[in-house]
Amino acid sequence: MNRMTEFESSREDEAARAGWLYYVGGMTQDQIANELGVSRQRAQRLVSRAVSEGLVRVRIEHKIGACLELEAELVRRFGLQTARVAPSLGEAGDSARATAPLAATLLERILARPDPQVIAFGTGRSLSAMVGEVMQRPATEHKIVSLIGNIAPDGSASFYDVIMRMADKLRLPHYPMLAPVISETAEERALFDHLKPVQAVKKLASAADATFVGIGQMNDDAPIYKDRFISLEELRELQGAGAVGEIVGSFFNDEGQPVETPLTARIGSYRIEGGREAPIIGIAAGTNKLAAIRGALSGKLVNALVTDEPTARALLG
Amino acid sequence: MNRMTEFESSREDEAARAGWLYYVGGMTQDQIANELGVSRQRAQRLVSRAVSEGLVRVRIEHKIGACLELEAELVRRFGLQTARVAPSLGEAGDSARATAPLAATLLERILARPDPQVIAFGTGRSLSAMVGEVMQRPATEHKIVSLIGNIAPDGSASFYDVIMRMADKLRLPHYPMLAPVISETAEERALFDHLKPVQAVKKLASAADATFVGIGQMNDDAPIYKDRFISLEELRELQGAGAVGEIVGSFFNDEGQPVETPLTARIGSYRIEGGREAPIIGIAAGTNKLAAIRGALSGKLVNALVTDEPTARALLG
DNA sequence: TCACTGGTTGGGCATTTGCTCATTCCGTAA
DNA sequence: TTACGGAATGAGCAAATGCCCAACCAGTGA
Repeated sequence: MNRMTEFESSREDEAARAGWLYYVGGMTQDQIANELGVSRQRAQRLVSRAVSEGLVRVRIEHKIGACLELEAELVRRFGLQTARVAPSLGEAGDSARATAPLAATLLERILARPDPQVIAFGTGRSLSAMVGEVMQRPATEHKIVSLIGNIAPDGSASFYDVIMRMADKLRLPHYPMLAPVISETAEERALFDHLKPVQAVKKLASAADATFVGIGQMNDDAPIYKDRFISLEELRELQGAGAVGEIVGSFFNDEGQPVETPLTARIGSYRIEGGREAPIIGIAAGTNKLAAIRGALSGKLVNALVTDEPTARALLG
Repeated sequence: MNRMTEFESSREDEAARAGWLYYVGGMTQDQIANELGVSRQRAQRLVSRAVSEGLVRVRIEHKIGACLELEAELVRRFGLQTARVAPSLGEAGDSARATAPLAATLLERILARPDPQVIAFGTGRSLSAMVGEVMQRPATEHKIVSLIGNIAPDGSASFYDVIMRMADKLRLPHYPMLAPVISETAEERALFDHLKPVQAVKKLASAADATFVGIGQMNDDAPIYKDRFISLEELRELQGAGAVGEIVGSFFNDEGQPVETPLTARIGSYRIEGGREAPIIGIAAGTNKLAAIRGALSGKLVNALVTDEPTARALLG
């Protein structure tokens, strides 16, 4: 095991060194191969590995004017604390990829605070992408808390295990939610609710200094349905009750008002209450999420938004 | 003028957008050209401009093991607060380029402190390169102070105008040293010394929360000579008196003890005193600077060092 | 008006890079 | 020992990139 670790680390070392020579030193892969005494292909593989393992971090140090204006307008129109608008990555672009670096910067700002912070996280693709973009910071006494379990009814863990990866990356103590996203029955949910660890996590979450959540849409490609947390019937029921969006397991209609169905009594997530002082940062982009984002903004379920250019235009247009 | 600014900014916008699409979006330059509706060549130029104008920032998020060990050993051996060792960029590599990102990270840590900081800067190529690597931060109430003027005897300003560029980049109030580096006579120097602004700057400098300085070598390619601040005779005189290095205009021998010649009475820089609590960070790399760095470390003229791998090895070897 | 300077543009081409594929290497199990 | 699966390796090639050049454009001063 120890050997394994050493081996891995020396391999990462090599990749990092290749990445350094390539990106900082501006050398060609041939030169790097020469410098490190390996073949050209190996140099190329090392560089590409350095990129894919996230050892190389690229950031754009310039606020594009158009995006700045959109941000200001979003803040004004929806009474937000903060808005971040990522430049469009084009038609085919992946919006989670676009928002991730901006969201990561917001998170880093929180992490940089000198006094211990409690930071709460939801789940979702956008959050997951954000994790990859966060740069490692010297850990202080912060705590990170999960707002929702990630065990699906079939017992499988969700792909987007935000909190574990985040905790691992930042070496921070973390408090996962020890409950299934959706219990079998309302009774079972109540049972979990009274568990001490769950209580403790909810208490932490309610006092979080910052909260990061994704905003899920409730049309037919709803993530919560696609990831098999709920069935098609349950989705239809929610849609019928007017649900247009979802934030950590709480459904809301186009005015941001809570939507209740028999299902909602079985959901094991912490419900964030609106109107908090501390930032509640929603991360969501894509035209298919428009209705959900509009609802969340109307109901002031979030007080900060990270989105992308086309989505911002659509929200304001 | 205003038009000019707008024009420039929209051009930068375009470059930033191209850089964003290329590096964050992972698109090819052809796709970018298509997306922005410009020719392929223009897209390529925009991307390359984004890089050269520093709009794109690349950083390696991995401490290479070998460098870490060197850092620890430097700290131990020379009783430093901090040491940073950049991986080598190879024989032909530019050492200022290598140290710059690391130095910038140290500076950023200071800048991130919540309470107002006073940060003092020397001059030199290493410091100059560092400026380019600093990412823009939301300005707080920090102040930046120059430890030395940058006017050569012939009236020309030095190339490496660290403090102006830094102030410009970070939008921080700055306090340049309003005096020539080297006055004609000791009397002239005393005159400048008594000027109120000079006094004020020195007072600030003496209370600086952090100080960044380059370490200049005193062999025949001494920067202070190459940049025409002193004549060959003066250089020879200093060498004869045992000077092996220079920090913001103060010369020292191989034990770090001050070296005085008639020249030194004419130098208009603030002399940093050793043994301070606040970090005094020396940035220097390259085998031709070895003697200078050794001297500075012996005399504890700095309490933190940023250097590169071969230099660190040589210092410890 | 005209020549000239400084900068921008797109075409063409050499270099660099990313990727696929067949091969080899290594550890494991039969 | 041999067969086998998975990872690493290097060759070769197509795509992508960077750079040079000739043409062009706008502003400037004679």
